[in-house]
Amino acid sequence: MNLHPTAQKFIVHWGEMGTRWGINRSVAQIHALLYLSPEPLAADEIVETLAIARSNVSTGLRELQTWGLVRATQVLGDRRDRFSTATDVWELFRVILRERKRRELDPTLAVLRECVAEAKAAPAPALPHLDKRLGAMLEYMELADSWGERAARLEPAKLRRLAKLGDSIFKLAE
Amino acid sequence: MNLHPTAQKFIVHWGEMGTRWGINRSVAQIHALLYLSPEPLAADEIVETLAIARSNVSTGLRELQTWGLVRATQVLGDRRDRFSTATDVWELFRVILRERKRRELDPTLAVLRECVAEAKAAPAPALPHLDKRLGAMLEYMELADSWGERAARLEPAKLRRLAKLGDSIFKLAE
DNA sequence: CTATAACTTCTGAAGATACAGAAATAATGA
DNA sequence: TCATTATTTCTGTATCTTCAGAAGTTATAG
Repeated sequence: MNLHPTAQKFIVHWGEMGTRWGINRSVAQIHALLYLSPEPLAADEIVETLAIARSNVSTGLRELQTWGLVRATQVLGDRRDRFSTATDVWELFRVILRERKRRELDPTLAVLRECVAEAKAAPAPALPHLDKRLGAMLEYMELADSWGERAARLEPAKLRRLAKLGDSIFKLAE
Repeated sequence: MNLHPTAQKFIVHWGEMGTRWGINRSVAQIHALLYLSPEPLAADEIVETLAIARSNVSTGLRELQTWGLVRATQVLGDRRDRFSTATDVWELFRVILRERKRRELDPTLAVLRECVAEAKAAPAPALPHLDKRLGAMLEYMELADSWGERAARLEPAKLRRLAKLGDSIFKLAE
C-alpha cells in the first residue's frame, strides 16, 4: 500500500510522540496508520506500508488490542483479520484515559494511601512533614482520579461538548 | 541520610511511574526525594540517600532544572548548592503541564497544521478522508492546547479551586 | 489427511539508554 | 599561587528495548 506523503508525515510524527509517552514507535505508527485508513487493514498491508517485520505488526496489534484501541474484524470470503481503530478522537481519548488510569493512576493511589496510612499510624516523631507532603499528593491524585473516572464514563459526544464548555469557563477564570 | 521506609516506598514508586512517562528513573527519584525533604538537599546527600553515582545526580538535577522543577539555593557559609522543588502539587502540575505542552503538544500542532494544509491544498482526488481525519485530530489537539495554555497561566490556588469546581460540574453531567 | 495460508512466539542481534567511575573543569580559601 | 573541595563532562560497560527472521502453532480448504 502506498502512502500519501502527508499521511506519512503524520504517522512518523505520531510514532515519535509515542516514544515520548512510553509507547513503542512501531505500535504508535500502526495506530496512526489505522486511524488514517478509510477501511480496516490486514496485517500484511500494515507490514508493507510501514516496512516493519510481520512479527512486530503481530505483537503491536496485540498490544493495541489489549489497550482496547484496536479491534479485529472479518471480511466475508477472506480468512485474514482486518484491524481498525476508533475514528472518533474523543472515543480514543476516553479509551487511552481509562487504560492509563487503570495502569498508572490506580496503583499510584494504592501506594499513596498505604504511605499516608503508615505516616499517620507511625509512633515516630519526625513524620509530620512526610504526612503533610504525602497527604497533599494524595489529595491531588484523588481529584485527578475523579476527573478520569467521570471523563472515561461519558460518551464521546458529551465529552466533547463538556470540553468545549470547560474551555469557555476557563476563559472566565482568567 | 537515612530514609524512612514510607518515604522510600513513595520514592521507589515515583521512579517507576516516571519510567512509564519517559522520565529517567533516577531523575524521578531525585524529584520525589526533594519533594519529601523538609529542607533543600545538597547533591551529595542525594547521592548518599538514593545510592546512585554522583555524576548521575548532577545530570539528573540539571535536567530537573531545565524542566523548571528544581531550583538551586545557597546556604550561608557553605559552598555547596542545595536543591529544592516546589511543594505545592498544583504548582508542580502547572510546571509539568507547561513543559510537556511546549515539548510535545506544540510540535504536534505544528505538524498537524501542515498536514491539514497539505491535505486541503492537494489537487489529488483521494484525500477527503485524510483531510477529515487529520482535521478532527487537529481540532481535538487545539482544544487540548487551549486547556493547557489556560491552566498553565493560572496560579496554583486558583487552579486547585477550579479543578474542584470542575469536578462538581462533571458530576452533574453524568 | 495433507498442504497451505495466517498468525504467534521464540531467539539472537542491533540499538538505545542508564549509569558508575575516571578525568577534567571550576570555584573557593589559605 | 596552590591546595582543596565541589561540580560537570567523558567514557566504557551493563542493562533494557526493539525488531527481524526462524520456528512453531493454528486454522482452513481441498
